[in-house]
Formats: sequence, C-alpha cells, structure tokens
Amino acid sequence: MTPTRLMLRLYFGELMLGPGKADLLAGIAEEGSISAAGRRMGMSYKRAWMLVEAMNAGFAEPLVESARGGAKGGGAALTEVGQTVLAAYRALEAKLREAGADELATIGALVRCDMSDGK
Amino acid sequence: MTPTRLMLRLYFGELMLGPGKADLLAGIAEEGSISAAGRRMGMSYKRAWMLVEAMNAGFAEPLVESARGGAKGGGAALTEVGQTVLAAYRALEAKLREAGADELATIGALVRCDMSDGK
DNA sequence: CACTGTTATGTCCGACGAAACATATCGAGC
DNA sequence: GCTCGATATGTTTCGTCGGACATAACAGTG
Repeated sequence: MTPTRLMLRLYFGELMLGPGKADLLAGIAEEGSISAAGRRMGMSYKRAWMLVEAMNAGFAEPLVESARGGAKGGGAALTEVGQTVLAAYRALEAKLREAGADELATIGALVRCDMSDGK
Repeated sequence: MTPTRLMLRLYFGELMLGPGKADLLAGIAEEGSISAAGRRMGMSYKRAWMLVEAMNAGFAEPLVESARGGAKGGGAALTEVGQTVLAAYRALEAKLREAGADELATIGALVRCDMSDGK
C-alpha cells in the first residue's frame, strides 16, 4: 500500500523550496518557457513568474535565465545553478525516501486511510 | 556555517505533519497540557486545539488523549501512537539531515545569505 | 513597420485562514 | 455546591494570499 504521498519542503529563512517550485523548475527546463511550464501545471503565468522571481531573489545567483522578444517571443531556461539546485532537491527527495523508509512506513501505516473522501 | 534552517513537512492527503505539529506534540508531552504547550510557543489555545483535532482526526487513532475537569482542570498527554509518531518524525528529521547532508550543503551554499534583513 | 508570443508588472477584488473574543463544560477538592 | 483551571466550541473580524484582468516592453521575422 502506498497511501503516503510525501512532499518535501525546505525553508531557508524567507526562501522556501518545495514541490511546486521544483516542478516549475523542471517544467521550465523541459518547455523552455515560464508561461508554458505554468500552463502545463495549471498555474497562471503571474504565479509562475512570482515563484521564479522569489527563487532568483532568494538564491545568491539566479536559477532561471529569461529573455524576451525575438522570433518566438522569448523564453527561459535554467542556469547552471538552477540545474544544480533542482538536481540536489530531487536527490534529497530520493535519499529521504530511501533513508527514512522505515519512519515513513511507520507514520504512513498510522494515517487514517480515507479513500472514501466525501468530496 | 549553518545558515540552513531546515524544516521538514509531510503531507498525507488532507493531513499534514510539520514542525509546528511536531513541536506541539513535544510540548504536550512535556507540559501535560494543550494550553500550556500552546502558551509556551506563543500559540492561542484554539489554534493548538485545532492542530490536535486535525491530528487526531487524520490518524487512525488519536495521538493526544485529553481529560477535562478535575483538580488541575484537566490535562492532555500523548498516546502510545502519539509518541510513536513524534519519535518517527524526529528520527526522520535526523536521517534527512544525515543522509542528505551533501545536498543540503549544496543548496544551502547557494542560498543568498541575507543576514542584513531589512526588517 | 506591423505582427507575434513571451517576459515583466500593476491593480482590483474575493476567498480563505488565522486571530480575537466569547462561552460552555467538566470534575476533583475545598 | 462553589471555585478553579483546562478542555471544547462557536462567532466575528481582519489581513493576506492568490486569481482575474489589464498593459507595457521587447526583439526577431515577414
């Protein structure tokens, strides 16, 4: 049974890094565009851009590099640092699941299995 | 340098378990009272109680056992399950820091060190 | 130079969550 | 049976966050 949908969120003072930002980074890396990445995950462009802004401001160097204008209107891509942070986050997720498998199983087994969600 | 104040938050569907609830559980275990635990961490009783209610509802069995009335007005304590969950959460935190030390250091080193917080 | 798609940014408003305030209940002890 | 301290629960207010909408800037292409 895998009822334990686990999400990892890191707080560094003001900056916080969680599944949302991580997925957004991944989406930008794949799509090459902030708006496309946001669209794909049902997020308004403004929200996506605000997340990017928060990340770029929160880290010493920008994670996302963007350009506007041009043939395709512009685009965005991960910087070296951005790729590093994303990879580290994914690795951290994996290690957490691996190293904490016992504890996660312990807690997960005690969670009420509410498959019958009323709404 | 340890600028990386890390917090771990787990999501199990509706239920979420993070530093706030974990600290509250620990406080209840120490103080023997929901209100005292909440007071100690600058939290209104209502909020503390709502967190307890959410946990008791979210897990298959209650984590906190409470009694009202009596000489001291009542009190609360962790159940067996509550102690287990708290211990597992603390262990998970420790394992995350241990197993993910490399990644945490990688990300932490890239975070803007904003000691000069404007407010 | 108009067109195009994306980045970049502002304003406005509703919804949601949290805090503040207000009670009600309970039960051992005096 | 009155008091006390803590649990238990409701109501109301308020601040904040996010979504909807609007607009400007940009640069390559035809």
